[in-house]
Amino acid sequence: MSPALNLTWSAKPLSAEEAATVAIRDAILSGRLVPGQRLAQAELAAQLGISRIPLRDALRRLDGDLVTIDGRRGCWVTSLEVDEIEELYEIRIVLESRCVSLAVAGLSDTEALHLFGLSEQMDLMQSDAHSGYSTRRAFYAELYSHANRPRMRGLILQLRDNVGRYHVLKDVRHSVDAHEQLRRHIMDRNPDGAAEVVVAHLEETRDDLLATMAQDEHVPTLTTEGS
Amino acid sequence: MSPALNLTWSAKPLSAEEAATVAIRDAILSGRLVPGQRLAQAELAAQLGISRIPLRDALRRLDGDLVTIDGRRGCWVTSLEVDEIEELYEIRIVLESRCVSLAVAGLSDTEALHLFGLSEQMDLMQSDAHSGYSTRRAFYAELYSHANRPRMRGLILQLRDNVGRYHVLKDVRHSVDAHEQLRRHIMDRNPDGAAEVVVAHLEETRDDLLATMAQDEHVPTLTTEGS
DNA sequence: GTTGCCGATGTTGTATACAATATTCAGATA
DNA sequence: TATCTGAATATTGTATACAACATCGGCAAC
Repeated sequence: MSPALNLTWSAKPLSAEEAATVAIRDAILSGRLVPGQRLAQAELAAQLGISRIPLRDALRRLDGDLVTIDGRRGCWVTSLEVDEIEELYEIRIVLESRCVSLAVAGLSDTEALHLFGLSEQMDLMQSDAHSGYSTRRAFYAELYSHANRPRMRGLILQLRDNVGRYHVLKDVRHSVDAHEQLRRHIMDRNPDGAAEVVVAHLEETRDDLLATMAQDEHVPTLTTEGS
Repeated sequence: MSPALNLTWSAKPLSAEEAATVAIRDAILSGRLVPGQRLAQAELAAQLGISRIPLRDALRRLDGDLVTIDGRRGCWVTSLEVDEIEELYEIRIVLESRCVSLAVAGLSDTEALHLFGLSEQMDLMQSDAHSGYSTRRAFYAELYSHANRPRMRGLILQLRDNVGRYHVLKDVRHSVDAHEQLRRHIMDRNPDGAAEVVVAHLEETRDDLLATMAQDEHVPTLTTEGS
């Protein structure tokens, strides 16, 4: 299975572009760069200690996804409207219900047990918003990898990241319940049940997010004094 | 509905990067750049009459889709394996069945008639492989735009382009039949019927393509003389 | 007060030059 | 003959410098 020598380069030299890509992506996903925020090339390049060329390469790579580039007008962290979020969830529901179904159907005993453990461990450890998100992300990435649909999995994770940065860690209760049910369906090798749980969970998460956004919509905006 | 003044800029100045992006994309989709072909930066830049910087930007933008970049090893026109093509069709089936259903359900009378005319016109005019492809692509782009799901539509068109460049214009008969049925479901506002037709058509097209690829697999490869 | 014009400033787009790495091929060695 | 080594070559990655464009401010005219 594995090659005789399976070294994992502890620190393979990343190019400046790759380093910038992961740095920017991580900054956006962790909320340090917020939606709508301007991304000035000179400033970002200076912060990362690189020149503008590899920074531009990184931005182009993130364009259309986490970053929006508008010609010579500059680029910003992509900001999603309510409609777009609803649509992204719709796509996720279609893709993830299929993917989880395929994954659960093909699990071996040891794989199912491994996922069960991962899921329990995930719910037991309480953590901050960011690490909690990445833990859950890792679980679904592992689960979906068993569907043997690499492109679908990549799309799903991309959509998940796109919409996940809008959450504020409020859906813990739902998640724990959903994961409890999902674990059962995993051990029972019940593809349809797992798909139903995932769809329901996504719909709940979506509605939570939309409700939160509707509230924040009514927060008074900052205005200049005296107006 | 439409804005009062709807100017379309006859010739807005494209940046070198944008020009390169459309040029490369078109070359790949038209088959002038074949899957697996190396894309040397200096050579391509010279052909396009631009420097390597905007060319690199264009390649980064196409990376992961029509182009595959592998660090310092260079970049090539993305080559798809049989497994990947099957998966891409599976994703298309899931997304397009939903999208066509939504689109057909929401059509007004004039919109339905317009699409009907477009579809008939498309089947009547016989043309070469490339323009035939782009004509059909335009029809589906128009049809799916009525689903009001811009991201889903974009994904679908992207997947379609990705897999479409492997076809060799052999599915004309299937297409004409499928379009005939699709037209009827459009006029009848039958979302489920339209979805069924699209799924069946995609499956047929996929099987055709896979059969063609299986044949070409057995074509003797070019070898050096005397071997 | 509002609108339009125009220069100052800042930011992005692009070209050139150079550094770092991958590939290739000749030659040596088993 | 096959394999390995290493220098020559070619290609990509990155920094700097400059050009082109967008934005923002003041100023004038209505």
